[in-house]
Amino acid sequence: MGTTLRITPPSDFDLPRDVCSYGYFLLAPNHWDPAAQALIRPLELTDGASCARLTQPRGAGTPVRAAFDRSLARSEQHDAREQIARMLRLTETEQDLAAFHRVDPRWQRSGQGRLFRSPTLFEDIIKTVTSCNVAWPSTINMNRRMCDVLGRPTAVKGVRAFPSAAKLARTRPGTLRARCRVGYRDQRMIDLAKLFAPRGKRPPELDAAWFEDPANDDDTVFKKLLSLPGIGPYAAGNIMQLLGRYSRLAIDTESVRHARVVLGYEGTERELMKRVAEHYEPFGEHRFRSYWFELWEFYEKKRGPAHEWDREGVGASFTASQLQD
DNA sequence: GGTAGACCTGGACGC
DNA sequence: GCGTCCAGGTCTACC
Repeated sequence: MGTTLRITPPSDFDLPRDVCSYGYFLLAPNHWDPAAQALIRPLELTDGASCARLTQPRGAGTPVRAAFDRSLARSEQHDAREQIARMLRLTETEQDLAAFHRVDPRWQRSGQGRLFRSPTLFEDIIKTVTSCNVAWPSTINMNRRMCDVLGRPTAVKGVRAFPSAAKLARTRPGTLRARCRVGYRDQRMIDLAKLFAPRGKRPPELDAAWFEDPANDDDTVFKKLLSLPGIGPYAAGNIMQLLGRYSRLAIDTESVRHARVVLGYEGTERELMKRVAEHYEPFGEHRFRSYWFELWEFYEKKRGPAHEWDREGVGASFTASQLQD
């Protein structure tokens, strides 16, 4: 009999809406079950990986149920709660969301505002690297293969956790390239892992808490991210939002498509990128969220509500060329 | 500071 | 089935 945790979220939290709010919910080891409206997700804990099944049986605003595949020690329960809270952005309160909705009331009615993320900053960074310079189906493949090849197993057959920084730091570039198909990203990912992995008895060179600490301003954090291997302006902008810092955009070819198709702008790629930046300027500290929920609304108009997408079907079908019109 | 080309993978396309 | 082309950000060398 496994442990079941009861987690009290903010009163406006809606599991299907708030999990299926950002593309990472489609990346392994996350598995969204559209029929059951449940998130199946293995977590790395002290005594090994354990697979959690997250549901909100009584609907929005009510407690989240996290059922694990094994019994968890008390310290593991604490750790699991923290990882789940990070994924689901449970620390973003009703007041935080209200502040966003005051700036951009378009999302007040739906209540959108939280963006799904990973249990750790390290996983968010690696996932961002797997999304650079590649089409979405390849990002899906890289994450699936990394979990299959390097992730710790759980009691659930075939379900493995996301590889830890320590494990990735010990992996050979050739293994990553040949078995996980990450291409030229191999060494950069290992270098990133070494920065986040403990060094013997010493702590990691990079402290994840430093990036999340509000005492450090956005410019300082952004510059630090840009100094990391494999992280350029797009990746740094994306990691900023994953840190809960929404003042910057993550401009890529999707932004250019959005400018042409949805905003109706014309011009060269450079001109469009400039206009996109100007367009979201009025949203200030919340500009990424305004940008993102516009994109997400477009995707849902094309493919139906995100909480009905499955990873292998709709979720795997996104490419820029398919979304041109 | 700006720009060109290399870096890999996988899908699309033509034969 | 095979070969070729292309899309997708980051990095490095060069101007």
